[in-house]
Amino acid sequence: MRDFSRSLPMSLLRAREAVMRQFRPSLREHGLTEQQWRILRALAAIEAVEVTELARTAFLLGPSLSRILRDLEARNLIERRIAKADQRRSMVSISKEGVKLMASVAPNSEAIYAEITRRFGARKLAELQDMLGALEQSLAGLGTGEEASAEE
Amino acid sequence: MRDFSRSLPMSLLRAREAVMRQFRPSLREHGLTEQQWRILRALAAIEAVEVTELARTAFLLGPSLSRILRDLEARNLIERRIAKADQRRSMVSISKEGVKLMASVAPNSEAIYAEITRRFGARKLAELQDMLGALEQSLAGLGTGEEASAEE
DNA sequence: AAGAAATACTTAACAAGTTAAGTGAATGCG
DNA sequence: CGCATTCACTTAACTTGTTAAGTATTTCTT
Repeated sequence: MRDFSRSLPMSLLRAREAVMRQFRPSLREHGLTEQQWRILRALAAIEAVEVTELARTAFLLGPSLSRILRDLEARNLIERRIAKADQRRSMVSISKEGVKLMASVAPNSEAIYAEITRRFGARKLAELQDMLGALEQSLAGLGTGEEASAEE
Repeated sequence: MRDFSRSLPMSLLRAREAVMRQFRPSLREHGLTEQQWRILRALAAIEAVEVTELARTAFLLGPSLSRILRDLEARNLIERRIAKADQRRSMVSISKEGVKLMASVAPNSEAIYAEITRRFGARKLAELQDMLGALEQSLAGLGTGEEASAEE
């Protein structure tokens, strides 16, 4: 069996950890986890979203998102209101306080991202992202019962 | 602020999830989590290791590893004995039962890896892994107080 | 040799990942 | 209309990630 430390999952895990390690301390100083930060960023770009759609953009599973939204709401960083047309749906948006918090974190965060880009190289970074996207694409639909080889 | 869904951390996260999603169901059938599987694989390649060294190879933090080893030991998949030279250290090894379990999981796991490789392309895969390794390297030591620009 | 510092873990506490089950509201369809 | 089904989300239960604190053992220092 192939040396597992050289397997694709491990390479991806280590690379991501190397990146995230740069951001976590700064986020932590502001009392935010990586996931909470993802949610705020996703919300900042938009007026209001449904929870399911937010889960998709922030790449979180429903149960995780449920918990985090509960906490962010308790901290007054986000707001929720039930959609009038469909009582099942709730629309989430970032609060004024949330925007303020983002503003206080963003500069540092941007600086770190810039430094990573500088170290690795902007061109290589773009190339890497392309490959990661291609990998995702090539695996889309695998294991969902539609991975037929060619004959269907 | 850049569209966060196109940020490097998100790209890495999505790519890794796309890969891991292929493996999880098979592991689950055998009652193993991704992390437990990593540990077994790390142990299979070696006689016995210290916990700290195992944490390094399986890329797990100490506390996670402590818990998982406790559980794997209770399931008789690994064995532990205290190093005679240094009572603080304990040597971990895979048990006979652990080897058996690995043997029952490995074929499926290999097949999945092969399919991923086939879909994405072996050459591209190798290229991607190189880039991931380079990214890791370029970030090594950043944020540890030794990231001086050039003057030291 | 004795106390201080470092080392190798383990425990604790809280946040998040993962799967399954639950709840209430809308839809489909007879 | 009535009722099963689907949908949007939440809860639950268990495992892991993350940081801090704790414990025992060894090494360093003098």
